[in-house]
Amino acid sequence: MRFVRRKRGMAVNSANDAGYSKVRSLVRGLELLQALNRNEQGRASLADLATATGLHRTTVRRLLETLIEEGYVRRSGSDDRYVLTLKTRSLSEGFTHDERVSAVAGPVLASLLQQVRWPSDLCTPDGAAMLIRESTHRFSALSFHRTMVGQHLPMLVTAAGRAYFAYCADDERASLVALLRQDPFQAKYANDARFIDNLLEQTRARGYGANEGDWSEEGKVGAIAVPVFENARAVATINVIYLARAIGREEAVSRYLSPLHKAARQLEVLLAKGVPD
Amino acid sequence: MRFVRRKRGMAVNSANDAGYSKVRSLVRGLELLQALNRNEQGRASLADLATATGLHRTTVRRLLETLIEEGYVRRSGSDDRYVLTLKTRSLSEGFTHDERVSAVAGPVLASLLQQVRWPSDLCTPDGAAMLIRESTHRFSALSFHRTMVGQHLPMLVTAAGRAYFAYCADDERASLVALLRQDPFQAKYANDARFIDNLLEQTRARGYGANEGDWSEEGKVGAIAVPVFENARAVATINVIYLARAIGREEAVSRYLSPLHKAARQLEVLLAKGVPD
DNA sequence: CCGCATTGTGCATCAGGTGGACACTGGTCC
DNA sequence: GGACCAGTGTCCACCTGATGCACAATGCGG
Repeated sequence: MRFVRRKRGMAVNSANDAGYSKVRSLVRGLELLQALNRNEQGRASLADLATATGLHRTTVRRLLETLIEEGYVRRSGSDDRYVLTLKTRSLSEGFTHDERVSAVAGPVLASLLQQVRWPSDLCTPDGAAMLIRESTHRFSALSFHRTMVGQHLPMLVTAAGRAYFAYCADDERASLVALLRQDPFQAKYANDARFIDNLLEQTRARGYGANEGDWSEEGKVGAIAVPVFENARAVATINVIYLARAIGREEAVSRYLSPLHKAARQLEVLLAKGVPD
Repeated sequence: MRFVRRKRGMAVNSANDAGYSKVRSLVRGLELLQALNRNEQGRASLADLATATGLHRTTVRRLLETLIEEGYVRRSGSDDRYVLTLKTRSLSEGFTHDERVSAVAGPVLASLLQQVRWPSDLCTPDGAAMLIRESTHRFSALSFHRTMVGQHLPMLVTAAGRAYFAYCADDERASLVALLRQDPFQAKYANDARFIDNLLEQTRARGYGANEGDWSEEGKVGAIAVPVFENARAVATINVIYLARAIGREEAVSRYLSPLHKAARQLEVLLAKGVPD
C-alpha cells in the first residue's frame, strides 16, 4: 500500500493486479499503431505489420481497416502501404512532459508524508502559476483541503511558486515576469522591483520558498517549498503546508526542511533513471 | 478511381468503403484515450470518461484497466483519477509533420499524371536528401522504376533536391550546406562555391529545378521540379521524370512546367485549408 | 507461360467483451 | 447523527463480434 490513509473508493489493489483480463483487440490495435510508428516514415505494408506484431494477417487487416475508418491511418495511393496520419497526435497531445515528474512522485510524497504528517504537493510551472500535479492532502490526517490536484497556485505569493521563481533559469524568469505582469492578481507584485528583488534574495538565502498567509485566499496557513532539478534545470517544486497556529515557521523549517530536501533529491534520482518504458 | 492504373493488389475500393465492420473495442479504446487527452492536464475520473464517451461505466473501467496494464495510462495516487503517461507518445512519434503534405498529395499527383503521362514524385526534405513520400511511378505507363516511395534523392544533383535547395529559407539553406559537407557523395559539390552559386542562380532564373543525367546512378533520365510552399516557406517539391532520349529538355519544360506549377498551387490550397479532422 | 509472393474475401466458431445487478464507501444535507 | 446520494468496486451470464481458416485473385519475375 503506497499511501497511509485511504479515503475514497475501496480499492487497495495497487494498480496492476486488477482482476480484469485485458481487452485483447484494444491491446492488439495499439501494438499495431506502435509497430507502424517504429517503421521508417511510419509506413509499412500489411505483411510487415503482421510479422512485426506476430498477429494473423487478416486480423491485422481488420484492425487497420478500423484505424483507417477512424482516421488514424491512411493507405498511401502510391504503393498501398499504410501510413500514420496527423490524427494519431490526438492520442497523446494531452500529455505534457511535466507529467513525467508527477508519475514518479507518488511514492516520494507518500514517504514524505510519513515523516512530516502535514500534507504536501508536487507542482510544476503552468503559465503565471504553479499547477498542483500530485498531493497527499487526501492522506494526511492534518489536511484541511479536499481536492487539490489540478489547482493553480499563483507564482509570487505561494511557497511553491516562490521556490520555482527563485531557482528557475534566468531567461525563463524573465519570461515569467512578462507573463506575471499580464496577470490581474499578480501584476502589482511583478511590477514592484523591490518586492521581486527581496523575494529572490530571501528565498535564495534561505534555500526554500516560504509563505505565511501572504496568499489572501488562505487564513493562517504557512508553507515551505524546495525546487526539484532535472539536468540542472528546475522543473518542479515540493511543498509542505501547515497551520500557522499549530506550528511556528522556525519550528516548521527546523523539522521539515531536511525531509523536503531529501524528497527532492529522491525525485531527482528517479528522474535521472528515466521512466521505465 | 483516383489513379489511372492499378498494378498491385486488386483493391479498387477507394479506402474507406471496405466491407469490414470496425473492431468495436479498439474504436472505443481510442475514443477513451482521446477523451482523456481532451481533459485538462490529461486527467479525468471514471465517471467523467464514461459520460464523455457515452460508454457504460464498467466498459470504460475495463478498457482503462487494459490501458494501464499496457502502460498508456496510470492512476494518480493523489485522487484516483486517470492520467496519461509518456508512453502515449509512442503512438504518434513515427508521424512527421511533413506527412501532412503527402496525405493530400495523392489526387493532385494523379491529375498531374493524366496531363503529363510521365511519373512524378512528391518529396520532402530529410537531412541532406529529399525523401520521396508519394509517387505515381506505379501508375504511369511510361514508368521505368518499380518502388520509389521511401527512397532518398540527393539534394544537389536531382531536380527535386535542387528545387528545394534554391527555394528554402536562407537560414535553412545554411544548415543544409553544413549537412551536405558531411555527406560523402555530395561533399564535393557542397564545398564548391561556384557550383552552388551557379545552381542557385540558374534554378531561380528558370523557376524550376532541373537534372539531366547529373545523378550518376541514372542513365539518360531527365527531371524538372518545382517547390511547394506553406506559409511562405518551402515544404516540399514535385517533380516530373522523363527519358531524355524520348523528349528534350526544351520540350519537357514547355509542356510540363505549367502543369507542375498548377499542381503545386493546388497542393498549397489544400494545405492552407488544413487536413479535415 | 508458370510459380511465387502478397493481398482480398467469405464464413463458422467460440473466445471474450459487455453491461446488468449488487455491494461498499465517504461526503453532504438536514 | 441519521439518511441520502454520488461515485466506485466486483461478479457473472449472455451473446455479440473478433478471429483465423480456406480459397481466390492479382502482379511480378523468370
